[in-house]
Amino acid sequence: MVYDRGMKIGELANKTGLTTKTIRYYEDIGVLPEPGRHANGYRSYHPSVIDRVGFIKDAQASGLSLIEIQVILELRDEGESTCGHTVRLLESHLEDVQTQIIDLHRTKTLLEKMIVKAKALDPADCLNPNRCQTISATHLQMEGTGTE
Amino acid sequence: MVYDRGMKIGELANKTGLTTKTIRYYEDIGVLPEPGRHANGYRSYHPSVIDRVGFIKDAQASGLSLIEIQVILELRDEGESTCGHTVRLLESHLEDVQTQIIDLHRTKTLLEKMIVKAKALDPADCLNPNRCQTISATHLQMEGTGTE
DNA sequence: AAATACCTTCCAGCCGACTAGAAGGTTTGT
DNA sequence: ACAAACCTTCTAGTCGGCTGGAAGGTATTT
Repeated sequence: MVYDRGMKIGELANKTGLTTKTIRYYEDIGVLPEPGRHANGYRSYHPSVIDRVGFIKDAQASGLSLIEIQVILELRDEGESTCGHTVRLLESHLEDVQTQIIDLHRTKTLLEKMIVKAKALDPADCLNPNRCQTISATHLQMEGTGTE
Repeated sequence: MVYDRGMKIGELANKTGLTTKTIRYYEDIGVLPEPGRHANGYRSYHPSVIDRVGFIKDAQASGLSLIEIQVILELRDEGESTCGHTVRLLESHLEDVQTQIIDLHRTKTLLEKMIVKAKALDPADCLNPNRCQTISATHLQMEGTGTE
């Protein structure tokens, strides 16, 4: 059963660039399966786990959360016809990404406007709190004291 | 000193769309100044705070963190020439946003490829774990068992 | 006088992805 | 023989931006 050729956690950490802490954490939340154990209780990893970690990293880099990744991997581990689920998950995530891109573009535009506006100000005005409109995107005059 | 015409917190909440909890939280972290108090100890807000909240919301919508906003407002409250600093902050944040947009486009492309790939697969193959390549972005074959 | 709708403070928890440290067991090297 | 470098489990903390609840004070209405 326990074939002692399996990597120990430190070795896996070295090969994947994760820390041992992170590996155990991934195991806790289920994105990495519970590994076998050596006779002494140490975790024993099959080389294929390296690929699995690679997948996790790729998926993470694509913006999937560990929870989403966990769902995909779980389904896959069950040998289910994962593709349908996965495609749906991916598509839903793609939508999120598209929304995020749009939002970021809005943000970018806003920032650019703010910067242009700020730069156009006479520096002297900056010392006058009643005139500093640097950031005021729309209606803000940055006036006054807050409270009395 | 305490002029009782000031808004109470609930009124400010109504006018700004923040909750009273959030307003107190903003006070705690310093993006809103400590307000005056009514005779009974209730917070008493000057109307200008509404604008300040508006500024905070705009800045937040631009992706600035409350900490960054706090820095700007603090400087401004001190009568500093905030504009230069603010512009620098905004520009640095703009760079971040641009990077994020690029990253997200990469992600989007990756996701689209993954989806296309997944859809192109013969559904039957999905039942074969050794063939299900749905998600494998680059090098992943999604093969095998994890560990023994 | 009581109900209600405010207000006050403080403490606790949520999300996600870790990271740190304590307290111990094991293995390797000299 | 003993230190160092590994491994184990467990608990708890970090960041940011809130949100919730408890336990109490106050103001208004009935």
